[in-house]
Amino acid sequence: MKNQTLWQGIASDLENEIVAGSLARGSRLPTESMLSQRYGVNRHTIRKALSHLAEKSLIWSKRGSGVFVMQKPTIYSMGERVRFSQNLLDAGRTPSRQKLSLSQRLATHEEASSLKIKKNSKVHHYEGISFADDEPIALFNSVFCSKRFPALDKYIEDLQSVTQALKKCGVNDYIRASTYVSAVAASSLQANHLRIKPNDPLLCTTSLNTDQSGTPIEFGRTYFSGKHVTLSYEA
Amino acid sequence: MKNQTLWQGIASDLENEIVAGSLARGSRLPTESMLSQRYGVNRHTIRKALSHLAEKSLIWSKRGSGVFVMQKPTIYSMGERVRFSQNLLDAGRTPSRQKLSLSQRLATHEEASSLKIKKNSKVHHYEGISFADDEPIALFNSVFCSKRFPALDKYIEDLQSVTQALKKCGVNDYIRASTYVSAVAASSLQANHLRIKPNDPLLCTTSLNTDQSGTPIEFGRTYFSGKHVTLSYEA
DNA sequence: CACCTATATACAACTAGACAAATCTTATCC
DNA sequence: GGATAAGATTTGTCTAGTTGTATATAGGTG
Repeated sequence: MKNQTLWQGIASDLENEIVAGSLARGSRLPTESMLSQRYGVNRHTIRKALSHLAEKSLIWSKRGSGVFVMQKPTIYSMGERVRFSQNLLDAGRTPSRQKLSLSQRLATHEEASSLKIKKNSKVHHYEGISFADDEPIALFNSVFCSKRFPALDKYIEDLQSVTQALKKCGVNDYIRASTYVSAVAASSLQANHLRIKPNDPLLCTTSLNTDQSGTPIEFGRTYFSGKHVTLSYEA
Repeated sequence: MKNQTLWQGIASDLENEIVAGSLARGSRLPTESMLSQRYGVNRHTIRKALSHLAEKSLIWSKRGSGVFVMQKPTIYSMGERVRFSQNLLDAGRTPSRQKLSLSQRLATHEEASSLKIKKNSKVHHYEGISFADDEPIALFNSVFCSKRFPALDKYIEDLQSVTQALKKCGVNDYIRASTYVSAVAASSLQANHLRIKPNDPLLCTTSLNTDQSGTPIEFGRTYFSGKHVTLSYEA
């Protein structure tokens, strides 16, 4: 381990502090200025070390705010019944969701044909962020037929859970009928929400949930942060 | 469309919602606080995006009240017969007027010579705001010879329409004899009435209406908000 | 030469917090 | 019911601090 450059030494030093727990998960690092003083180097040298740790997904940074220690990656199970909260509880993580918007609008062509409703029908559009241990792991978009579930938005607002809200509407169970997975690059807005960088890879799942009779209920698109999530399709 | 900054992404996102109709014309946007939560950014970043949309005249804001989606610009037709209400109805908008003042005073030199009446004659002075769909689009000033139309002020007060009031005075038709158009900067008072900012551009029209024999009837000056109105001179 | 390391400086983009000014809401009183 | 006053909301403005990006310079190495 000799002959390493300055930034390599700093990076491994910080990495040790993280894995040892001296820098706790989710906590904020000292500012780049402070670190450059502590190590007696230029700020760019610190940044080189930090960018190396960011490559390894050990930290993430937010402009204007600071640099933070990242949580461990999550494994997300995709099966016949996909339930966000239960999934994360099973993985030993604490689930939570943040609503970004909840409104009614006209269905797009894709949404209408997927839900098998008439074009220009109204749908509930629910958009938000999924968290595991207070770290964002995915952006979700769901649409539901307004005609079939007139008061669904109220229930979602109150219960903060799609599964529970659907139960109030008489849907006791729903089944994942299809899931498409693709990889896309994060936009700057998506990246900001997920605390990653623009153009970082996202897992984009396009899914349709139906009731037991096969009638479409929910059409959704979820963007998982590639750095935080691995999808699992085990039987 | 790559490598755009956060505020640019937010601005285009909101712009899409406006043109798509999800944010209706004239409706209120979520507060800056709510938007900053939805997009996960600081309020200042939201304000930067909003100020960009305001530059493009898509929205306007009022301190203490909120941010609102602007109506589409109004095409105001300038022809031989200029009738405010009919003009707006033809453009598919709902016209209304608000009286600011209605009084008698001595004619200015300019007014007297334009109306071809004696200096120091009395005139009715009618001043107010023109609205399209409850959005102010213009400030108008009109003067009429008091001697020729002794009871015009009563009629205007009752009918809220110059055209109708003149009919009561025996003028069944009047014709736009001349119109001058110039551009001026809004004073703070004008800006407040028109819900724009001081120094925003105004279209100032100075016009003279005559009866069919060519006798001057009304001399007026109207200040159109440049953001809300485009004058049309089509045949 | 080409490339990496490191320093130095400057500016842009974003966050954070505080306060002021205008407006809206609500309770209260008469 | 209407007017008034107090409080909460919302936009406007300001200062300061932090990360991101760009440019320029210099030394060392293959």
